Amino acid sequence: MAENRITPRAEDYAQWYQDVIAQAQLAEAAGVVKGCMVIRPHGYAIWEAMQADLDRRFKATGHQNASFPLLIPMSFMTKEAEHVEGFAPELAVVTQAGGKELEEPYAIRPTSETIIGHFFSKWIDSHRDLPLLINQWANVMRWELRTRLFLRTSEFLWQEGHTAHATHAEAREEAVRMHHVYRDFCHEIMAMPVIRGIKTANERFAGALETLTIEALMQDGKALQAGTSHDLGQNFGRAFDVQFQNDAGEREYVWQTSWGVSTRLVGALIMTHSDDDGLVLPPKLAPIHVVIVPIFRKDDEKVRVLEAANRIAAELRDDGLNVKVDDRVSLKPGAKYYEWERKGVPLRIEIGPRDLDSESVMTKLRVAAVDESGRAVKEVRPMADLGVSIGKTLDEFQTQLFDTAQARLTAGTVHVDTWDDFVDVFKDGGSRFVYAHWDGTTETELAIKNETKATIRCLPTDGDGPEAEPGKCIKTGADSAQRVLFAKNY
RNA sequence: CGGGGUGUGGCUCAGCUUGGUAGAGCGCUGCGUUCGGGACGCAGAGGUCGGAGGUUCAAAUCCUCUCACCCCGACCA
Repeated sequence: MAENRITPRAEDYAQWYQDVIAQAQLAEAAGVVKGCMVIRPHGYAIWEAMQADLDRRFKATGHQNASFPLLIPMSFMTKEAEHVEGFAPELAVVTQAGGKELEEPYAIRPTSETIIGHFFSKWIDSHRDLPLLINQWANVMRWELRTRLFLRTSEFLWQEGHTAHATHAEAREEAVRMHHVYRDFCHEIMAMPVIRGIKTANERFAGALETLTIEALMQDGKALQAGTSHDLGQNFGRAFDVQFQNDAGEREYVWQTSWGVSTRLVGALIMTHSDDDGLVLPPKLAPIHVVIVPIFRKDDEKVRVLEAANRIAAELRDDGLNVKVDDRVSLKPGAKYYEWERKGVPLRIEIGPRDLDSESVMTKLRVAAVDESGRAVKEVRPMADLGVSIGKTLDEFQTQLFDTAQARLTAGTVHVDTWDDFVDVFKDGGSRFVYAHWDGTTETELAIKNETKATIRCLPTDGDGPEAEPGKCIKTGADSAQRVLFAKNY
């Protein structure tokens, strides 16, 4: 039984995170390839659910998918000065192929701005070619010194949107649009509240004019950057000579954006909802919505119960639910309950001989209240219109998860006005979302990070932060127009 | 990449100090009995002791190197 143990969060949060992933069979360290992970079927199915919804949103906003090479000529990487500076330490480089030394090494893509810039310059001649709205689903590689499953691995899966526009205003509009798409996805599908904002110069994407971010609060008080959208200005347009003729007949560099979310979102999902019993999944991302555990003793009961279980499963599937009937005979029902709860299945149906007689089933939600004797509360439901009642329950569960996460975000967010209080929040490994004044300089930002490990996650936008309110920098006492969001981060 | 820790059947670990036939629990396979919150009996299968060198008559155990993972830090989605 020891091998099923999930370390409680309060005991060791990092170990809890790993235990949840292992017990739910989401992923494991590849081991044979440093810093890389194997995403197991259950984990990949969650990513696929994310992909499916995001892809719909990208298409709905006019984007088309395409695919660019995994390998990027080293000379491309060096064309944009800030970009190369930012990514050089993380590059994995191919120097040999076909048994021979390559004339020019290839970088394994850490991101595709450069190679896509190259092709944009070939494809774009006129303002009539714009906007060009491309998305790529891909794997990328950034050599990491310290890795954590889903949150930071050397190879990860993501999507990267790359767009080119005729004006800066249009490009900005695009960056903001996708920033909002990410936020909506996190709220509506992941049931994970996020704070929208702008990155400081220090935290900005290498080569961008401005980086928009969504920041989520994890259960240990740390922030997780869940997605970014960049206004690239004309930086890559200049570097890759992406020019077009505007309607006045003048040649001009395009204005570009890029934006991405990655398999890191799976890590965010885990750390937002899961508990000491294992993974908790919002119904909109759950590979299995409902597991049916049949209960029987004698053979004749088994036949009757399984027949009913399969019939109910078919009905629920007709109602659009993903249903698993766990008809294994080698495990007792209780063992199955624990297993599927560890894996995050939102709702369980128990059906036995007694239920057949009463034309009902027993259901248990993944996160349920407990009664006075410490037992999880279960509900009796009539078999009739079960799909409707379960659908309603799952919708409520989705909302409940968001509300719980939102309440945790609210409770985990504080306003701080003195340096002593600020230091206090982050001492002994602690962290929360802290809104505090900052004088706007990188020096101060770095000094604060150096002393407390807390960084500026963003300058909140879209009304996600507190009302604008002048004040004095927490560190230097200099004037500040607005509070910014501080936290330790993943 | 610096500091620390850990690598022994699928999992959790004992054995290492003091070298001498590789162990336990869980899981797995088969049969039987069980089954409304982690079943039990009987019979079995399964291990290059992370890897490579070295010392020795003999290495899981001692020495050197190396790889991977975990924690803390620096760097980053």
